[in-house]
Amino acid sequence: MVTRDRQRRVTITDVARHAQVSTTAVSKVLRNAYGVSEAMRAKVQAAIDELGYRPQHAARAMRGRTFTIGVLLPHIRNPFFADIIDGLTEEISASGYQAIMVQSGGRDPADERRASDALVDRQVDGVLWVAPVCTRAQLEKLAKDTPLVVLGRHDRSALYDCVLDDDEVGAELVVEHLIGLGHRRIAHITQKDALGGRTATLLHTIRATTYERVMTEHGLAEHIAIAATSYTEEGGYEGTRELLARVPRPTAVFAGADQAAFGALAAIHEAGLTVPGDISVAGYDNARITGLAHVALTSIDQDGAIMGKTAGRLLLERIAGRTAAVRFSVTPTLVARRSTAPPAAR
Amino acid sequence: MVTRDRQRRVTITDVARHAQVSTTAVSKVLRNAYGVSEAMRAKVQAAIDELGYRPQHAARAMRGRTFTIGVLLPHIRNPFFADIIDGLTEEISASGYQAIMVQSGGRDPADERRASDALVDRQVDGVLWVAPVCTRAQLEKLAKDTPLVVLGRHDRSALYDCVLDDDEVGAELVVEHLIGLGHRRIAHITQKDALGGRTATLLHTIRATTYERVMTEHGLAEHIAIAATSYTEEGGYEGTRELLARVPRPTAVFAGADQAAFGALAAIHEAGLTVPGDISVAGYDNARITGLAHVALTSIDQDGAIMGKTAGRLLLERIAGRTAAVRFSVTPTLVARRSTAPPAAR
DNA sequence: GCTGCTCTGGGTAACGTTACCCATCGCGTT
DNA sequence: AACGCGATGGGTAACGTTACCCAGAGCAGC
Repeated sequence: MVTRDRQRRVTITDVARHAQVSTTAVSKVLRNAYGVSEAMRAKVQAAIDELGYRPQHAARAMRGRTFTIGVLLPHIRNPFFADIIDGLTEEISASGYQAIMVQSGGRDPADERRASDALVDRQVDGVLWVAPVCTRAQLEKLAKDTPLVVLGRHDRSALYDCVLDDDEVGAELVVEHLIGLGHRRIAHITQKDALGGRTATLLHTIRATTYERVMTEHGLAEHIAIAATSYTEEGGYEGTRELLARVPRPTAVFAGADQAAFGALAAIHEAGLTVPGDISVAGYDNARITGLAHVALTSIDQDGAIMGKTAGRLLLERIAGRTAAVRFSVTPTLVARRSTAPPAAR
Repeated sequence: MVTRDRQRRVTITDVARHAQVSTTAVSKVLRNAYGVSEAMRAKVQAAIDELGYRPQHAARAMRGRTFTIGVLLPHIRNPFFADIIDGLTEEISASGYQAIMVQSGGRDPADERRASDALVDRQVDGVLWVAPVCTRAQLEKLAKDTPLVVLGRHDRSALYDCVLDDDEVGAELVVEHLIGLGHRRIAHITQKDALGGRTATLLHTIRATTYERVMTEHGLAEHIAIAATSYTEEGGYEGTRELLARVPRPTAVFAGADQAAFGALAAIHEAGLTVPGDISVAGYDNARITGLAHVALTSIDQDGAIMGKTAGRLLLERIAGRTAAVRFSVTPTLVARRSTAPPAAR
């Protein structure tokens, strides 16, 4: 454990000495606190610039604030999260807050726990948790200590804010679209719940139950076919293989996420079938890549940037003191592309 | 600025009181320091478990270490970075270190600067910087204060380690592949340098100059055509539009990154042309999506997981005291898919 | 029985910042 | 002339942790 001789950082004391004022005065200038004259501000600011002083967040943290927002992402592979982060960054950039991201794993609550602990240990001022799979109780436990905004769950908690797209509308759009094209044997790929039973407020659960509801409403209850794997390429691949093995096989697959839809495309191709000739495929999230001519995947567009931006605003509000819980919902739209078409006449 | 009444965290003092020992003793147990008996260790550990104590990183930071590794990513949209992060996480997970990610923007050195400052201000113990575009001097300035590993540059610095794939080999593979198919008018999409001139050690520069070299070696110097935009979908799109406007237009496009290749595919399709019928397209990175049957993009595979894993190991070594600089290079391979084919006979 | 060693445990002063308090000054009001 | 008040600046004690030092116990060797 060698201590490298980092050159000592410039501290508030150095600035104070250089400007010939007290550290208190410098601190006040830094924090825009009450009780500093214009002359004082200018003098201190000059010293700060001259010495290239930057506050040390660790020391600030010990006094309560870190100007840091922690973002928990299941994993960064999902391009939809990039939109969320872009929106968040845009919203908070002016406020002096910095977002730091940590991967939570996305499946195992134990991994999630470790990731969320890591943020709490680092005293972030607020947490944006994207698509948590843990229990609501655990979220509320966290929310008691730290301002919390949850993205992608339909909880109604008094302790944290929720930002979500209306997954019921989205899933309904997809299933209605496929039924409208003439499909009857429509299958669905969802994510297996990490905890025991289904958690009704998780987005994949809502997409799945909506699928079941709409199918039933159209008298297609007997054709309900669900593969519970995960919202990843691997999950979509495995799930589709499973669905293709059923007899008769489905004529359309509604994957709960684009990533899973990509896996579905791979599995269908591998089975020697074509899209949409033999099977129609639809996803969810409208990742940019879905718009590519070669891919042309029908999907559900939810405005990730707006969701991220809103999450940022809600977080700043909570940090500033708001305690009443807020829910923000965006309404998704269907983007029909070439991956869905009427089923082959038979 | 309301102070929410977070319940006070359990501190080392609480643990000490509960175990009826000194805080020093607790600290020693926490750090596995020398001078604690087995009995003491057991007693303290019991108190820790009983109270659910977790060290506060901010306070530790003030004494020097945060057990945090900062990762600077241009942006999280690029799926190749996900492989890197997976590798890194795997490597450091056992060590008690936590990786936190920050977006650096990827184009503007000023944005990069802000992001890297954010990490330094938070006293991370080490930094993994993926594909920085700033000057080498700036990297060395950072390296003087913090253990640094740079991924995706070919620098030979004495102050930081470099992890890279052999971009010269990779670019050569692509260009030779296209020439081997019979192409002569092969164009290239690269990233515009943020700073004034070309920085020879940046990966996009190496890919571009290798392209020029191989073209020249095959007597195709007159057909060299470069669009300098960026390694993003937008960049690929714009660059390809520009290239398609040239007369005669190229029969093949080598995009310096898969993301840019996706943009190229979109632009080509929009122009009413087909791939590979009218134009062949090749990318770089072998993002998973390129393997999709519908996409089938020829690309260069570099093992991101190994790169991330190695970067993690090098960082831990540096934190432990190594000062000699290391370079680690992986050799990429070509994955030929249907997006490249012989040019149309004419 | 004294010296000198190792082993174990604790006391204490930082680390850099800020919240809370108090002191001073100038000015207007009584 | 005495008083009160707002505006401005500074002193100081924390925040939780660890590095450095010292003290005492136990023990071996003379």
